[in-house]
Amino acid sequence: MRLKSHLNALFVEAFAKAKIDAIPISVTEASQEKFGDYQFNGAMALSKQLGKNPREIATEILNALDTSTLIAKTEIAGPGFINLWLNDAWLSEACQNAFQDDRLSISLKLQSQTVVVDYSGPNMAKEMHVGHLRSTIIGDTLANLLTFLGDRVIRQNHIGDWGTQFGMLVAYLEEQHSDTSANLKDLESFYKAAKSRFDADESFANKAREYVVRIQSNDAHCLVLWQRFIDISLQHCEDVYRELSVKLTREDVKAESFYNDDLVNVIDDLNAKGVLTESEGALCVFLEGSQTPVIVQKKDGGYLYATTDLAALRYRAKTIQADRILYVVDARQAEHFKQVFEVAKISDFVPQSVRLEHIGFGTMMDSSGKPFKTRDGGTVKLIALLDEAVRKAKKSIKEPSKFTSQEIEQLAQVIGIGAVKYADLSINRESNYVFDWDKMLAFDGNTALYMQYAYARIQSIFRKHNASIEGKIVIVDPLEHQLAVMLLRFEEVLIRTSEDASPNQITAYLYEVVTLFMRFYEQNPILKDGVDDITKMSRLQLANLVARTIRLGLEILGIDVVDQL
RNA sequence: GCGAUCGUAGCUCAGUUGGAUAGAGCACUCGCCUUCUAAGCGAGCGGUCUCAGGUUCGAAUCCUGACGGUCGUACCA
Repeated sequence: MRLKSHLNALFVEAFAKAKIDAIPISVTEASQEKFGDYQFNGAMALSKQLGKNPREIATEILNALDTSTLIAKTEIAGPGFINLWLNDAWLSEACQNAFQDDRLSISLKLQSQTVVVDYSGPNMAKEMHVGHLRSTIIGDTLANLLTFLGDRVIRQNHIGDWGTQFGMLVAYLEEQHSDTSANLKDLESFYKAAKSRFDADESFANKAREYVVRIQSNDAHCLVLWQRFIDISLQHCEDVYRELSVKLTREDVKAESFYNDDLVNVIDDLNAKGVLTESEGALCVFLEGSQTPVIVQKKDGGYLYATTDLAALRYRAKTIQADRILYVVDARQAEHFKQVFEVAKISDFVPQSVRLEHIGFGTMMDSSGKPFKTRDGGTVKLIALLDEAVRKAKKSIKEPSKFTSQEIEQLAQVIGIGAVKYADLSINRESNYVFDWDKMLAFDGNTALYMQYAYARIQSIFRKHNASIEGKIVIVDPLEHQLAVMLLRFEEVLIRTSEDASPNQITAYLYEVVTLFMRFYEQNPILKDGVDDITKMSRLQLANLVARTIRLGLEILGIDVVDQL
């Protein structure tokens, strides 16, 4: 349901009828309860243009405004605000329709786009660490959201499987004669061991360097070793994805090495376009207004990540035929993407019409405001962090005696992982974010557990009711009214989130829905004695809508719910 | 140096086309469970929206400058 669009359409109509020659600015949600459900603030802005005072204009608009459908009451307030109250009968019917619809009346986009979402992108030489968390879960959320809204979504996991360190790793792997997967179980230690071997032994270092060259020249022996290494490393990532309920699979992997053969073409084509300049031995693209060039080929002939990104951009635009490409990557790379996108456009690698967006995000900090590290200054392994979350969640379960040990494991998983993901997704994407176990697992305020608790509470109502739901939704109570309006806003929140790529709009919305429901529920009994059948059935349906809204919202965020907590 | 970005309650943060008295959670004070899950609800306390100008009928929001933090800045990704 798109409430705002409906209201805006009425204002466009009213403007035409009142012969006001202007495009009305959009209505907004009312800033306060006493100002109604929505407000139109455009009369003030038109004052100068029309040479009339704003209240006069507001009166003219209201005289022409159709209030026979969803608007129940209007008022002109203050300097010229138009406050709007929605019609209960209309809301009842809209909620009724949502109740009967699997998609809660959220329509599919009329014009579906092909959207590439590039996220996660772990380096195969190392284990996934906390630095990968945000990209992975924000990207997954955006992919889920766009899919739900009807876009054709292509997930792309641009894993780092190429570079000089692989010579060293493969050489070291070859030296280890025992079972390779066992050796690679702890990638971090494996990397360190290889590195210290590299630093200590000159002949090993030479071999490592030689292997880099051999891998790059498609030497069969080295490629087999390399491939085995990548496979095992990728399995680590898949373990993390499974733990995180992130939907990335091997199908989505399009590694850096995938573009290797195309890099020489990238250079040729940039050259043919006349954008290349040689500077200090390197091949560069100098962009207007930027001092530092985009280097696409080093003086030693090697390629850089800008080169690979250009190849990937072209592949996504031309082969995948993307209309929109999202890069969910640390905000610190803003400049890089700005430049690469520009190069891609001026070189016709990507048509002008394709939207290229860097979805940047802030750094994860510890409580002292420094980048998140272990006590000894190392990076925190993602799998360790998730295990810790589940362990803490298990300890926090209030009445463990209610559940079997197996159920507890599952509960802890849902709560713990949900807490980590929600804490991250509920923060404004672009700001740095302080990682705080106590806060995310305290389960107060705007947290995953609060949502999961609300959901479970509603499920408990249905268990108790244990019968079919019939009848209609009837909205009479003021809180019911507010709740109905809130529920019907969901589609617009999702659309906005998909445009801005900012998942915290979903969490903020869900939090509003849930707090409102909690208030409603405290004051308006559902199953208690003395509630007549019509009211009971209506409230059961509203409760059901709330529950399904929570479930769908969390599902988009990649967070599970449970029926009982 | 240049550039990006941020600065909102004691703490962590919302506040996205500029709107009426700037909102949550935590913490602190107080009230509400023989009654649908109290992991809840209600009330109170708490603000020079870093500062100074400007644009506007109206600015936390837009512009300029200052101060402070974070980050980036030629062959790593």
